[in-house]
Amino acid sequence: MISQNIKVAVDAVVFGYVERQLQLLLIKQKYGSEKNKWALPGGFVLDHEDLDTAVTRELKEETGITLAYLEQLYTFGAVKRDNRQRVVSIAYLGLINPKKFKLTASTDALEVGWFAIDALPPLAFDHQEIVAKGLERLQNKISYKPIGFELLNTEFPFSNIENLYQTILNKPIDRRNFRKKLMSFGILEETDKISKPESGRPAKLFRFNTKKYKALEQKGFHFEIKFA
Amino acid sequence: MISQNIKVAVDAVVFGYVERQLQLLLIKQKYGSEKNKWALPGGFVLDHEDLDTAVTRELKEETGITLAYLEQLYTFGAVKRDNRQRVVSIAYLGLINPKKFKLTASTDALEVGWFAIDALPPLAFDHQEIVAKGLERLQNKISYKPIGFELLNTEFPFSNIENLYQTILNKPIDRRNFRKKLMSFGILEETDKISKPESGRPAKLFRFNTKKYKALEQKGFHFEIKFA
DNA sequence: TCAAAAGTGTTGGCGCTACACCCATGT
DNA sequence: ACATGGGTGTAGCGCCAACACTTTTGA
Repeated sequence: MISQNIKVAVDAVVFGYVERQLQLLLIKQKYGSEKNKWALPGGFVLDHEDLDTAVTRELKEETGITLAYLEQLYTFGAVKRDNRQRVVSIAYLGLINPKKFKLTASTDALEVGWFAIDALPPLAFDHQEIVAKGLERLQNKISYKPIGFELLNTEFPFSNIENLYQTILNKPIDRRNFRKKLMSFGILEETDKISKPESGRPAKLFRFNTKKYKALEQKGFHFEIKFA
Repeated sequence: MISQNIKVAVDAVVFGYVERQLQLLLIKQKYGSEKNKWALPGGFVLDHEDLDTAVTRELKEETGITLAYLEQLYTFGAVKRDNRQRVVSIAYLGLINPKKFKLTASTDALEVGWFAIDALPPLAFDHQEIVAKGLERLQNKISYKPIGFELLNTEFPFSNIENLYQTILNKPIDRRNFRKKLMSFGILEETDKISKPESGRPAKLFRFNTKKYKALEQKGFHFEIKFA
């Protein structure tokens, strides 16, 4: 067999959504040439573990988080992306509701944190590029698959989804049309609960209809939201 | 640095279109446990070469072909996908007009060939799965990006495109509606030439308007072809 | 004159966009 | 009473689906 000196790693672009902001999960590098820079959670794949197992494991180890949604994003393999050693990294896209987990820095005592997507610190390696790809994918995907609910509480006022879409797509949407369309899919169920907002009128809380949700995941959605 | 014993390879799912058939480019394995089975062209990445360079090189070496279109498809990394050794393979999707190249088996004297997509021989490793993923991607992509022209001659009768779409999407389309829609994008230019068919009425030949084509590549298309 | 494929328009319906005011609550 | 966000209906238009006959050529 040929000799080859390339390492295989995984990295995770994990998005969260809190207070009308799209957030990204980062850890602070403790070792290496990029010490003290923030980076995507991730690491080397073990010889006997599948790729998605590797991401899941690394995330758990480094941040304490277990994802609600995970898909393969893209593989980054440019020769010069890490200058110590050739590393090919399979990037994954993950979604999680940050409120559902407490961040716990790993035993290596790295720092872990959520950062607003439009105020990221400088990132290690080519992680900037990976994040860009992840964001692009998220924006596309949310327009044709009912993901994005993974980012919210299980019961939420309608305005949460509305704002989530506006935030992720980064454009204003027409509230009435959006609501009509989304409701027409039948994936939202009213609960009998009511939110108690800080100000303004209380809102009904909604929950997912998981059956319809699964069905839609197959068939595909379609949103092409208008400017206001 | 950690010790890790994983090899990195690339594989190419290359589609061609000839005589109303979607074809796949395969090579016959000469060595290894899967000797004499057909497989996707591909091979190990060199330490100092980028991933896409690697695919391009392997394709050239193994088949003599240089692609008109190439994009990263998906990375396959299951532990057990190759039982000799752990191999992570980054699969690429390629399109080419088979008429534009003569297949030349490599110096290792492998066999090379085009196979109709619905009559593939048994494939080595998990290549069946990779092909499935490639086909799925092609079917999606062709509905929202003006790819697919890479598969045709530079000048072609309209019916070529029409058939290509039917073949790839594997469903009948409404000829009138399809033509209207496609023409409305302005990416096809009439030439003054006329095809000389084996039978039936001669047809005008078309060519691409490369400018519009580039523009569309950005904005995205939209086809959602109906059953007849 | 027949077979084979090319070429071509219209209509109806559906879904999307555009758009603005009232309601329920807390302060 | 005011501020804050929640909740709601309609009309017009554009786009898409459905649909079939005529034309050109070669045999």
